[in-house]
Amino acid sequence: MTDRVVPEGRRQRRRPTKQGAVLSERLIVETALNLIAWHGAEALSVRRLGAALGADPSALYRYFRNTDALLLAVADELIGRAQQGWTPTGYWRADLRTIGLRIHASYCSNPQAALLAAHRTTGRPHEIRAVETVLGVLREAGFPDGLAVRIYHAFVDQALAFAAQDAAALALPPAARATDAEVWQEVYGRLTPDTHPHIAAAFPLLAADMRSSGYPFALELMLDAVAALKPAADAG
Amino acid sequence: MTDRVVPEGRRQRRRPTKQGAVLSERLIVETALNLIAWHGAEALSVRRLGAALGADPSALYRYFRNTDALLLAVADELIGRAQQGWTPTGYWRADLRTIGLRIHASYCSNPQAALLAAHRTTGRPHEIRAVETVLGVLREAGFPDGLAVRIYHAFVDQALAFAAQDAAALALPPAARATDAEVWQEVYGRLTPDTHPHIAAAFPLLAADMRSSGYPFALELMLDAVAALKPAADAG
DNA sequence: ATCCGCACGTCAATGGTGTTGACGTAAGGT
DNA sequence: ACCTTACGTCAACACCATTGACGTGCGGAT
Repeated sequence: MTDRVVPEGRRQRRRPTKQGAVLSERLIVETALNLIAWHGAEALSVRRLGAALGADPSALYRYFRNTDALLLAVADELIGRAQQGWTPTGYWRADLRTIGLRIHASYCSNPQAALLAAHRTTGRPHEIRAVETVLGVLREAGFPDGLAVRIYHAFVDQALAFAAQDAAALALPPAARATDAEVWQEVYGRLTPDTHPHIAAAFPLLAADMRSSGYPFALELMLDAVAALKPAADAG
Repeated sequence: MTDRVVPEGRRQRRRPTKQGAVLSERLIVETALNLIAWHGAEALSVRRLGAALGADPSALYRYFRNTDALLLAVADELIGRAQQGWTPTGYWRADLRTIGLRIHASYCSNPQAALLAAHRTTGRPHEIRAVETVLGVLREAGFPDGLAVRIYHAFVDQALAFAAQDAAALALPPAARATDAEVWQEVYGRLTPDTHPHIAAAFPLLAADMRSSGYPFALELMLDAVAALKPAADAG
């Protein structure tokens, strides 16, 4: 149970692996992201990552204490990517929409890591920056502090909750994902009007709508409600 | 790969296990919920569940095709508990609020299981009943089908997503939960106005608000927006 | 220029996981 | 009372994360 991890700063004596690769924390995180992108979330195992790196699987434990630490490092990379190259425009509604959709998209692009990250308060720089940005958008739009805080809370939690929800669906093993999709056709499609009148009546629309995420519409509803709460003046 | 599962209805020839237990789908689901509540989500493995039941692990495959099917059954049980002893009142807004809060409460009351279940479509009886109920509330309130479907989707996903989010927080080991709570005081409380003006200004309100779930307010915002979309007549 | 300590890549083993084919017992229908 | 077969059990397979032991060869020190 001795800790075989050496902090990235103090690292020395790098030695190529049998297959010639030179390992580093950065290379491992990027290889993990590529592995997931290319072979799907379920392909990320220590053994496969080792193989992809051209190293013995156990070499990873020189860089990360366990797979959890590795996934957190991957997740941290994701949070950064969500905010990369964007600044507020000054239009609160457009800004909130963009932030919400960016968080959602970034998490969905790497579901496995997102699942670990979405439920935690990290207190790390990227998270702090996001909090400051959202609060700033609301306060500068003229919402009084008490209201801004409640809206902030609802908005951020909703973005993270939906991101986790949709990421979880993407992270399922392919078999389970296929099952969930088929359930709508096979089970809900067969219900008859006399026992389930509403489902039967709405089924075609329902089956179509459930194929995509409910977040964009839920976000728009929230923005509608927030606009209605905005204190007079420039209803902007 | 032959299917060893016999549908619950046609089941016969029940035989006690070596240790005297008489298995049933219902007993297995309840044992699984107890196992999770008592030993945590990571304790749910086929082997341990078999042991808890006093049966050979492989006996489970006579009742569920695989662990995924078992999880779906557990999820459906939670949905069922959320609806127990409730029927719509005819006031769409009050009904939607009650359903949302009930789902949220049911999942939070069993956080470990909720985490495994909240992301799945079960296609099982309790879920079907919930879908029919929510759709019925919307359609009978006068929402046209297309709109009712989109609102249904946003509403249900929001409830499940927040339920999972808040269940995840409750499911953390006590030490980690305390740490996450302290982050707000320790990290966000120390930010200065010159680098983070908005967080600094709103901090007391923020720290207080973040202690409880953002769901009730988010739900109210969604209901506000839905009310505004309601086609004329009796504004709900 | 040489030496030496130890960092780090490798190997092998441990104990976990889900899942399945084969088997025999005993329960139900006849 | 028989016969069929449901279903509980056993054993095995292939995978997983993790860790103790080991020795190679790099880097710093001399």
